[in-house]
Amino acid sequence: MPEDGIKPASNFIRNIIEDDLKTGRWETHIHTRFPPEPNGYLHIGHAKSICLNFGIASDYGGLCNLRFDDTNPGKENIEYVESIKTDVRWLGFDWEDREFYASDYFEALYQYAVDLIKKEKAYVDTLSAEEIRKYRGTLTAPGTDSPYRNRSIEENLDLFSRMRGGEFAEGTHVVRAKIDMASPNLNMRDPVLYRILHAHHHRTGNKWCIYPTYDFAHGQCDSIEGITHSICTLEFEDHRPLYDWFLASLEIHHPRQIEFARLNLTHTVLSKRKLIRLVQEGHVGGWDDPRMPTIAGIRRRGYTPESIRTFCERIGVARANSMVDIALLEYCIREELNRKAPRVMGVLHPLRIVIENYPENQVEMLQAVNNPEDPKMGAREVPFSRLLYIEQEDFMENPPKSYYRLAPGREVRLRYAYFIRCTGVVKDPTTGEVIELRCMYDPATKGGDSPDGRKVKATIHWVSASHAVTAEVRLYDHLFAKENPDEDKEGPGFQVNPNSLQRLTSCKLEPSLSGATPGSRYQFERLGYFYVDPVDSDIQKKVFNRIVTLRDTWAKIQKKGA
RNA sequence: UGGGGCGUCGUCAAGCGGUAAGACACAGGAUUUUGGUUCCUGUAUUCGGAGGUUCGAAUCCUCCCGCCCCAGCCA
Repeated sequence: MPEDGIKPASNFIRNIIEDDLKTGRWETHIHTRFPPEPNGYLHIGHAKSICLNFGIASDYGGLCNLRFDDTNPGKENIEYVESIKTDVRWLGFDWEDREFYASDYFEALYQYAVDLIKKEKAYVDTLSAEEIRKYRGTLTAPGTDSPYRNRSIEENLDLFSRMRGGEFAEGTHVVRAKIDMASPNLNMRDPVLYRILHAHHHRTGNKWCIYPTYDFAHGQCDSIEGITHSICTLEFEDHRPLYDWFLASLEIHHPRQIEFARLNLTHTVLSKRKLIRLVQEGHVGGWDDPRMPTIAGIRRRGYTPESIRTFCERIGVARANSMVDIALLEYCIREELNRKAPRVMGVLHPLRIVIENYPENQVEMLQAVNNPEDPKMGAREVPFSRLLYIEQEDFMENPPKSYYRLAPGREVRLRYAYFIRCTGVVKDPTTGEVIELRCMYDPATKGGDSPDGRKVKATIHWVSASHAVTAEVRLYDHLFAKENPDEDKEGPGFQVNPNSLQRLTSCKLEPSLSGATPGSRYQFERLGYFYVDPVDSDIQKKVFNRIVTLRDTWAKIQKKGA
């Protein structure tokens, strides 16, 4: 369990556990589990659950298992189990040798069902799926008993064993619990325990053609593993009476189930169904598209595990449905990278400038601090010459008063270099677009200090043209422009933010970046934090993903003016 | 409509009968060779509403209102 220096906040689950500890409710250590179904990639909502379950186990001297809920072979596969293991590990958690699968317990689960049949608490039903639905009743009307509800124990046992033996087609029989068809809780109206599925299972192969439902498997799996606290999301609260019923009828270890609200995040979607659609319909590049809220996407974007853990700590855990502002996630990564990321200069939208009074073939190496937050990170040299690139945004021909940067006749500082004054503007004769600036530098201001105490309003970044490394930079923004895309009526397609990805292929970076290794992170001064994409970068061409921008006060001022 | 939950600042969220933590966001200001960082300062006389109990209520009781979940042989 990693140490992030953030003390866990009080929450109702921790309160319950501390209470249990005080009253000695359990004879053993605290035991939790993270129980994903391997039918898709994990997302930031799962990270909340992972941090919760592993975090609690570690903080209270307990253990946390990883258990795959693989009871529906049609939707599950190995790719997903591998990706889940990768993601949990990447987040910094270790399940040691406690990697389990519901399918490990198929035999035990089968015996549990036999046990219930013998106790006359379960029966084989031969109604069709549609008939079962009809017999179930509605929210307000009670259901009706199946005509097969009172089969004898012997007949039930025989049928169940023949179901297992493969004698029947899918859908012809199910095993149901015999509870109460008139219960106001629909989960108690004789729920299905086993169904026939002639499907290949990714772990048990063709050994089984009947599979337990989630409801019948989950609680018993927790019980078998000696779980003390089964932490799950709110929608399972209605199922708890059913799980209690199973555990009591079977007379086996009874974990305490606690439900909490799942995470919702602004400007994205977090339902597996929608995520899988984004991937399959090609709205994004894949599960690891850096815009995706999946762990794989977040990792590819350049977020760190620590920042995700910190985020999960800060959002808290409660029972109220809520929508967390994605700005908090962004804050968490900025906070970490401000401390850790080396600073470099890179120009995304280059504008050529010529320093007219700088000698034609001269090159100076200037000292630049690697991280003002951490002197131990040292300094580096950046080359300066007559021909430079600056950011197009850092020049305005007719600037408003609030604009501090370069303009005709104005003076600014080039970071770590010199003061320069803009003396001329070269435009494309046909389009009128500014294509080059003519400037004069003040040799007395070398390094950026002015001996005469002269002040300058802005410091801008730059890159020496002849020394620059050309790279591709991918600017990412929120996947959805809308704060809550779920509010959109289920239309024909997704309204993915058209500006969620911007690819810039001729960015000019300072030469030290030629040695940047894939997977490393930098702050491009004044622009944001960037990650060397480990998938698309190679020795010749580097690809940088923008993780997040810096806080941008100027953008705010501009927005207000507009 | 039957059942189960939930409602504390713009967003999360602590609070568990003794007089509203914290974080993000937002707004000012200071410092700054990143309009970054950091640092101050401000921001719920009030806890969905109305009654009641109490010396005292966000916390207990009653009623009302709003939102979420459940009618898969999905999880």
